[in-house]
Amino acid sequence: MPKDAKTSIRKFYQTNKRMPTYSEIMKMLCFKSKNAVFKLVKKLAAGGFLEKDESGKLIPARLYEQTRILGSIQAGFPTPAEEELVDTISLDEYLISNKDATFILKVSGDSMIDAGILEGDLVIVDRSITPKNGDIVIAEVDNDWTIKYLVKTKTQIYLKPGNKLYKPIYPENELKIAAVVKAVIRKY
Amino acid sequence: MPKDAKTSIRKFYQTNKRMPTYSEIMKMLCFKSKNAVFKLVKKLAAGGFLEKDESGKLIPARLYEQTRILGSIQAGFPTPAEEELVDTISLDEYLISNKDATFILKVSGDSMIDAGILEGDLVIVDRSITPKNGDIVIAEVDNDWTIKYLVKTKTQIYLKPGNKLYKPIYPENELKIAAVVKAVIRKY
DNA sequence: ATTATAGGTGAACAATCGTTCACCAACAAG
DNA sequence: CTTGTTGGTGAACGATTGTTCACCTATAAT
Repeated sequence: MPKDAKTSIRKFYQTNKRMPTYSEIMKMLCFKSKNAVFKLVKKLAAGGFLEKDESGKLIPARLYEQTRILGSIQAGFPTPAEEELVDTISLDEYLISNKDATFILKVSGDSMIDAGILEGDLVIVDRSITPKNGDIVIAEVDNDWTIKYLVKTKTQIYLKPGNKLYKPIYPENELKIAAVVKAVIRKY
Repeated sequence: MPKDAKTSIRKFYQTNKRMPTYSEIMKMLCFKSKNAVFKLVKKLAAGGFLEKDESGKLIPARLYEQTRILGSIQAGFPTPAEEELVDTISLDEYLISNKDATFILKVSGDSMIDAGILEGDLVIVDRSITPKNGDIVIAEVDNDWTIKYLVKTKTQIYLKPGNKLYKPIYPENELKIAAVVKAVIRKY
């Protein structure tokens, strides 16, 4: 008896990191004819669950690497079965625009807790962005790297901690800003 | 003249969401023989940049959907060129374990600011986890959904806001907990 | 001058690819 | 009973797959 097609294909993609071939789908769904797969794929593609290449190869349509996003939960949670109408995103795509200039680093210290950035959080930083006033930046101060607000006034540039216990840092000579913080992620 | 192989292949994967075929690599690198690709792939695979299937198909090795992670930036930022030795992760894989039970929703209100969860943040929640004492949960209170700490004592269960201005919520009858917060992400 | 070695061409290989055809059983609608 | 429709089998198709072989340069080392 064939297992559920969608979840089987999704699981294949998740483990093999590529879409299965028609023969492979045939085997994993216990079909005995490739044509059965051909017709099944046609249906799934019409339903938007799959997409095909110009050469016929399968490519992952949404909801593969993606996670369902809920605008508001007022209406209650959808069950995993009725997973159709909600929007989905890929976290990587959502958070990272310029991949080559993007790094992740772990926050140490509590100098930004008022900005909701705690010790142990991961920050996604972009080195290709020119920092603006108010941006949270990674800067070098006294041969040490810290995360602070960047404040640009007409007369000067300085770093402001997101913690009232700490004082702003006014650079003596040069202020080296390494990257701009684009996102914060915290895992429990 | 052939362009740089690595970036070309990566770009192909990024746009087509699958690895190129030998012939396709041949065309995009302006080779005239598939064997040239065969040898090139062999080298890249030995260098760890590529991986091959048991059937010879290319599968994306790390650093495709992935982002470089820096344990500490004390040593300074690496340049995009010397991107070898650093560790990399995929944010989706890192943050989401049980994909079918995972949802993303946007935080409204300031009841968790002391926990570093601000209004507008996205929280990644898992519906398949049984909530423990101290977990941050999504719960239904008075036909409304809120995000709070869950406190379990021997005698009772209640919800504690992560904001000193608000009081704990003691459920009158039943306490409906919809999901456990696994991660928080914030984009600037 | 000779010898490797790395990197490319060009042709051939069996295997597998996606696709198409004819055919069949089950089932529901008329 | 007939008539579609749906979902499957089985065989065949040309095209493309990854791979291998022999051969051809360059450039560098001995």
